[in-house]
Amino acid sequence: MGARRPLFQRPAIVEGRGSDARTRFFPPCRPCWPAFPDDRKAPMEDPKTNPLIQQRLDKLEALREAGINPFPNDFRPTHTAAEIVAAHGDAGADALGALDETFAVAGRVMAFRSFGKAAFVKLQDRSGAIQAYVRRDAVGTGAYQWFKRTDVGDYLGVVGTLMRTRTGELTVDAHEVRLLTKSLRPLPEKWHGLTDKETRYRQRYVDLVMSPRVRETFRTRARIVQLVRGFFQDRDFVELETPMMQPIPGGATARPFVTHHNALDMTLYLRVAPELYLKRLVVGGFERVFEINRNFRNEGLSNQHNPEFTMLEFYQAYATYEDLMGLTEELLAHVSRELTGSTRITYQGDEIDLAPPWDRLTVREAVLRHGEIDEAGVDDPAALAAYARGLGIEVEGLPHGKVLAEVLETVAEPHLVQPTFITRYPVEVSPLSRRSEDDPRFVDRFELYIARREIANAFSELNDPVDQLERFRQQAAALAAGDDEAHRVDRDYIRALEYGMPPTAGEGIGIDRLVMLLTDSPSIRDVILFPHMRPES
RNA sequence: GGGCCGUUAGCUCAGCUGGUAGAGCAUCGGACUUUUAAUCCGAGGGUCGCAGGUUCGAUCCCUGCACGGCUCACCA
Repeated sequence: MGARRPLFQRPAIVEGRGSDARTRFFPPCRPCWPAFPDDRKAPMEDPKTNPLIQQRLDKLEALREAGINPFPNDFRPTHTAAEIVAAHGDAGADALGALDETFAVAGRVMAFRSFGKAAFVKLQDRSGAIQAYVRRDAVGTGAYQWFKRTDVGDYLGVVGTLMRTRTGELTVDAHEVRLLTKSLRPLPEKWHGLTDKETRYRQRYVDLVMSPRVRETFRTRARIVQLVRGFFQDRDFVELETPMMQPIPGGATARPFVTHHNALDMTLYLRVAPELYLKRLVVGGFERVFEINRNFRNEGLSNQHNPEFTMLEFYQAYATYEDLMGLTEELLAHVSRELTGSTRITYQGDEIDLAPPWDRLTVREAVLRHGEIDEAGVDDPAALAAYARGLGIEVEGLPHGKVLAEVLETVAEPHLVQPTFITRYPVEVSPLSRRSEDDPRFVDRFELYIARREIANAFSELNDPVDQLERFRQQAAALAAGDDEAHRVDRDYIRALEYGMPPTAGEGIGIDRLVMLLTDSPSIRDVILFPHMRPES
């Protein structure tokens, strides 16, 4: 805990260090990537050994022999389930009977209740679900014969009129029913659904079929990204895309993934942040620019960390980190309101209000408020180091500023439930930030905490190329000395700054964590469709 | 890497003090033309994660391993 670093803290890249487990990600990949070993084949069971699948294969064969295509693609639904419910959900039985309209719906069979010469099927489509009633007398004996062999999981197309059942459910009274796709693999049990987390993540398609809540989470995710995009577009920001494969990975403290370009015979890194490229674009005249895309960090996995994750980064010229605090308040309040109609959300039992203004505390103030140390102690390196050691933090060789940042994370982070800006970070932990004019030991930077988690990191950008080169050089020296937080020198980035970058403020917001917050999801794996997993064994 | 928990039918889970395994759903056969986890009758389906050990006998006890979940640490 004490040694944990901010997710979005910037600085450099470290190569080749670490345990054997880690160096596996750094193979000597030339001239081309090694072939995948044979044992990577997916270890799915052989259908022939699963009697349930074999039965369905037999049904498939029987359909083909009867001249029925089990995978046709000529059925065109006229309505979704939700459209029908929206239009006629309130209509009584008489009104439905008087309706002179036929409806074609298609979907996956989620329930099949047969009565011998009639059956109810629940069809699930992208909008929801609707029930159909299929009678032998209505669809014909021939069609009914194979319809009776429908399996849960199959796709059906149904054409019919609307009716209301004895129990009051709006139902399509079929006069035509067609198999649209035969399903060969049985779905999980209908009542409990798919509960095994590993299977849910590995076979997300099944999870999505079975769990409305999961489908809703990812719809919400799409909506959040859309709202964020609209927010910036409305404010004259341009969305651009910068390289994900970079010769010098920079902009964040993280180990990169390594890959290789065969034709150029060169090492490339998957980016850990778009930062240095987006600021090149500011140099080029895109005074307001943003990107929402993937970053890759070669790190451990946890509830809050996936090797690839989605980050929003945006840069605004002629603005400071203080301007971005206001903008961030607006952004999150806007997204929450559009999403839920309110700025109040519940996250894992905590009531959180995103309505501005949010608390603003300096690092020093936060430590004083939540830690057991007084002002004299915070400002005295020896006293603070002793306090940190008492908290279990490894402080050997760390400058005062880094110790302060560690103490902050240990003592204050667990209390930062309501949205809180933490400002005035030490320059030692902020190598790309602009120094504060009133005190060069600190930088013009904030991190936003909500629900005890870092959600955003922002600062007024360092645009003095001489200072930046000097900081890079110090990093390079530290790198040579074995400091795993050291940066590489990115000479092209310096060159860009030498042409002149207007005064600018920039910010990164972790989209996955934002989605977790707004969907009340406890794990990042709940908001990433296909989270990284070990290979199936 | 440490700790805790788990791995039994396609799915969800029981399984007592050690005596070669059960339920519901699903499947197959039969009945049933307004069901809501439909119902009723019948049937099939298991290398109890893997490998050792103890024992006359192990799903059960012991050891190791694999895989997974949670968590702590590391990555940061």
